[in-house]
Amino acid sequence: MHRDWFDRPVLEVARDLLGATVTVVRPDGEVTVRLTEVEAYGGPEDPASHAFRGRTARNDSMFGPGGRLYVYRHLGLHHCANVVTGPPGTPAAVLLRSGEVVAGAGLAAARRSVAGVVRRPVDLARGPGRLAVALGLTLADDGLDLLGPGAHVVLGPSADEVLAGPRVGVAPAGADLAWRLWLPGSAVSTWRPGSGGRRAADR
DNA sequence: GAAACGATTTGCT
DNA sequence: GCAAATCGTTTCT
Repeated sequence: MHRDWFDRPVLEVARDLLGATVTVVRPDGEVTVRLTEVEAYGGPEDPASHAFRGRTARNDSMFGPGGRLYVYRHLGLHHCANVVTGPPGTPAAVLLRSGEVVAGAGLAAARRSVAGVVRRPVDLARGPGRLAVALGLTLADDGLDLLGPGAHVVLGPSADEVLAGPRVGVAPAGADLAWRLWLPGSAVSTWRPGSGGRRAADR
């Protein structure tokens, strides 16, 4: 894996990340997740992107070099992790929405067991917030280099089939782009907007 | 300086 | 199935 790999159109990187594994190394162990669902976010031209209104303290990582993490806190409750793409100065990132824990499941389960509820392994990293917890990512990991010692990405076999659909939870302005990608038959996040669930796995 | 708003999850009805 | 939780960042007065 080379830095240049991330220096491509964000949608391309997003597609190639499906099926790849992400490993985060922590003092208490390592957790590896195989990505099954991602979302691409562009820069100023993408109304749904955090970078739409320019560079701020929060999205600063998006403007940095590719191959790093952009982590932010959402709703004061949980974290969402992104993989930054493009050269410095070009804000774009791939939101990691769902994955399957393939190594370090015990540790991931421990991190999620704060509620005392043991769930099916497949649910360990299904959903953006859960994925971040499973990997042990917090705001402190914003800017973490995936090409460094703390974390790394390993490509999986090229996906036979990739499905695409509108992104989740974004304003209508950016909903027309089919930039949410996922692997068929995998752990995909079930999006339940407070009012009325839809989209469980819209083909 | 103050108010509004989320790239969601969980729990209760 | 539906509504609440919860806080940093952004935006407005």
